[in-house]
Amino acid sequence: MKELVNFILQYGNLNQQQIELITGKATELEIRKDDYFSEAGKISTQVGFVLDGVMRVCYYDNKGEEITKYFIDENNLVVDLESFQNSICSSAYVQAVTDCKLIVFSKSDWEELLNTIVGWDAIVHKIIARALMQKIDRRSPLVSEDATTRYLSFMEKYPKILNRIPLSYLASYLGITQSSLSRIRKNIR
Amino acid sequence: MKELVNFILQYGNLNQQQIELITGKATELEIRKDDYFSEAGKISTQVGFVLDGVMRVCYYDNKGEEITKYFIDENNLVVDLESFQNSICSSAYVQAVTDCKLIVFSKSDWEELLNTIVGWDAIVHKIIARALMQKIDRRSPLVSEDATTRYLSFMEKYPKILNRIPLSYLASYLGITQSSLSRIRKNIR
DNA sequence: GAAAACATTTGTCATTTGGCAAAAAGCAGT
DNA sequence: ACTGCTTTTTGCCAAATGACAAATGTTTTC
Repeated sequence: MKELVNFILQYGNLNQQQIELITGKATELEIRKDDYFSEAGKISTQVGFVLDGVMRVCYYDNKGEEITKYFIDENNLVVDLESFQNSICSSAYVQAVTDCKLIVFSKSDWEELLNTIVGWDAIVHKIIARALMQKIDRRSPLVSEDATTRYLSFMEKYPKILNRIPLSYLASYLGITQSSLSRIRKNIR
Repeated sequence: MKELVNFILQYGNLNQQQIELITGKATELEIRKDDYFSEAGKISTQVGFVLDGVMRVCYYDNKGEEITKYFIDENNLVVDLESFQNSICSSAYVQAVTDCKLIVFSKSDWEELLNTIVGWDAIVHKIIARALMQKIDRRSPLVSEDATTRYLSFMEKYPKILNRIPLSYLASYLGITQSSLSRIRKNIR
């Protein structure tokens, strides 16, 4: 739980009582490799915080190809914003890539905290805005890079994730086939 | 100015007095084709709202290639968030692709409004979160599409922009060379 | 309305990446 | 250690895209 508190306090100050209100609503949740945190077609009702493990957000394009949109590792929030905020069906799956340990908040608890704790909404907005900007910064450069550069950049920026995810997921994240990725890895050594 | 008010009211309610406070701080600004709204290496000090015209955000990658990260057209906010919020140097240029008419707010006025108008911050947060999600939704799919699909999707989703931007900018947005794009266009007809 | 500047198209060829299938390697359960 | 299952690597060839240069088309300026 310490990790969550540290994470939150990076974005703003809260007193001890407020922190206890928040941690009081938090539940631990374990998800096993390959299981889903939330699914396409369902309404997302939880906010999660990754204590341990790697997750991914993925969907299927109109050719049925599975696309990995992002990876989420330790000390990050995991939530399908669009679905959670607007109570609409999600269009993506959030899946555990490895066994994961999360802290989760139900939607009702989350909203209660927003109404109870002064300044909590400002913190949440900051967290969300930063997370969204980070997603753009990670994903956007891939568009203009060739396959080898994509892989090298990924290696450089996310060395902690690299060896914990299957090749097929990484390929679907980088937008290349897994055989291409395999060849690229061979050539780099 | 009506456009701005309508835009804002999509995200929350404000009374007449509050709206007047906001519009009272607004200034009209015209930017001519190819001129910059904000520049890399400088600190962004304005929030803009596009009344007329198309703008783009672009930067140069480590090979010196110019990359167009997004296009922004009518009835959208234009601001380099990272730079504006944190008063740090921007890493991107915001440029007018056509002659543009904007409404702008200075940073000090913008902050004063945030401190004065109850509920304005919530509206702003919503606007920003939505804009960021939109940017991801637009840019991310390009990673896994081939060049022809990228162009077709663009045509379909942004027909209003298509004929107002030079081919080279579109190519640099789609992550393909302009000769490839030219050939793709030929083959589609 | 010519000249110059810029934007787009086209040609040629090299390189990259994809598609598909088979082989090899890695892993889990017994 | 063997079996079955999944993941990754490899081979082969086709298709897509890039690089570069030249040609054509379009716009701007004087």
